[in-house]
Amino acid sequence: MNYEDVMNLAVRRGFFFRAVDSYPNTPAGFWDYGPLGVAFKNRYLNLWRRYLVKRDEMLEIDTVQIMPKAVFVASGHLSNFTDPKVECSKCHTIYRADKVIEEKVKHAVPEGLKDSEYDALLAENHVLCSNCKNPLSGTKRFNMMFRVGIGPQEEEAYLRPETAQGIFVDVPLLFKTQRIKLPKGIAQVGKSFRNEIAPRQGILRLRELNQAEIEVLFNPEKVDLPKFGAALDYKLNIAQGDVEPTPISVSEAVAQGVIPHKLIGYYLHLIQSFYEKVGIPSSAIRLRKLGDDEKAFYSSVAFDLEVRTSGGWLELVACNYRSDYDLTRHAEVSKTDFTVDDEGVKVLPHIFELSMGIDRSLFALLESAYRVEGERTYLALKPAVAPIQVGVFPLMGKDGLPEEAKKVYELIRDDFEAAYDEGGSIGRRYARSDEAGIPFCVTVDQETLKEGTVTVRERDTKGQVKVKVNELPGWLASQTR
RNA sequence: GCGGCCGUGGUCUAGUGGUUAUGACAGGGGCUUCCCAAGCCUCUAACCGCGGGUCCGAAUCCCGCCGGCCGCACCA
Repeated sequence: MNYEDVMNLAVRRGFFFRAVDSYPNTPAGFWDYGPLGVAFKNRYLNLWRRYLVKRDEMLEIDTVQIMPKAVFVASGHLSNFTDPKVECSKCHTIYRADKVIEEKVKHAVPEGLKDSEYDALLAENHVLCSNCKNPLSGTKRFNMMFRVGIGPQEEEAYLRPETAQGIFVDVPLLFKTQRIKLPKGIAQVGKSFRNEIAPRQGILRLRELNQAEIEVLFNPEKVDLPKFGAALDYKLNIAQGDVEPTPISVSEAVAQGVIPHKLIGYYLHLIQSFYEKVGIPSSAIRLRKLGDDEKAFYSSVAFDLEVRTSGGWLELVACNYRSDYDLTRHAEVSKTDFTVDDEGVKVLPHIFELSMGIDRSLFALLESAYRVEGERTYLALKPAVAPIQVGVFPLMGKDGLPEEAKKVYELIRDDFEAAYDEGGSIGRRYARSDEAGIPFCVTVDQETLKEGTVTVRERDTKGQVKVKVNELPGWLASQTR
């Protein structure tokens, strides 16, 4: 089992499609969700809302995707989101300007210089391509953000590279209108855009991606609140570096300084337990603590929630302690007051973020659920995230069974994700539903007509139980929660 | 972005210069059967990634582009 097997099934059944496939020469890094994929994403996000947003009484908002240049000047994305690059004139190898100079002069070169300063250093030190010894081009920048022009003047603006900035810039109005008490999570689901140089691995590396982000705003003086006590005994699968995780309780992790304080422990526990809830085995989850050299520029403490896949550990959630970096910068650049009231004291909130990649998470769930047993292929998705929860089949296409099955279908389709199917043999329909990950199939047979019972077939065990038609909605509700 | 390999219906695949381009699976319709992909009939579906070139003739040879995989680089 590997990436290709899973994607093959996902494309065949309509989870994902390559975007704009009908046109030739469509660039890589863009994928569409098919009908089953949309249902899957919706079910997954509903669980995210239930388990994180509602449970922790967060507020969900939905902000714009295009924002003016100034926002990204403040956020640091315009300067930090780019690397200075030079290219060999002959073999076209690309180097980072600072790194290639460092190699030649044997001492550290700052990352934040201007292009002209790098050019001067390159010339002074006669830096050549280390591959073919030919001259290098002048320093150029590649910005990972998509630039757009607003209005007839094409005023400089960008598609957001993360949904977080939309939350940050809304902080003053949120606090004026929502009677917010710290700490408070602000959540958002939406698209982000990153102009990757060479996206590979399909759905795992996208130029247009789906994120579900949570920005927890808190008073840095109050990180020891009673509500965080609920997680103290929870075992976090922490990995200090690229190693197997070692479970450690939140209280121990704080005591040992692995995590800065209880608040962060509490939210790491929420996100880890969310993935356990949606069906990733705990043994396949780790919270990898990032070293200083691999953290984002805005992050002071960072953990990546990663899941073990056939292609190695896959990063699904970036958990960053962004401190007051973002709000300080937005306050400076916008000249707006970003301090908020916390029990009578003015504070500039600190931020801990849980930035989830939705597309990757859905892939990880599919791969984790992918099973092959002989001829049979099925997705052992948990009923709570399965895109279709129940299939309804007449055993045969005669004797009034289709009519009766449609009645059963209509009885449940408003409250459940249900699909009706009368094509082919019953076995074939079971096989089809297995590939779509449908956990329960309801079959209407002669006994339905006589005794008012249906046969419910369970996907993973292939076991069958009889359920009375009038009790079916309640039975399904209890099984698919 | 660099180097190597590759690109035929939704999926897998036959076909390496010559008539309407294989086959299977999947899918649609019909008959029949019915509790785990049965059988029969039938239909749909690829102008062979896109563009250009060589040739009387190109899926097949050449060039460019796009895409995929692997390695390097990149991954805020």
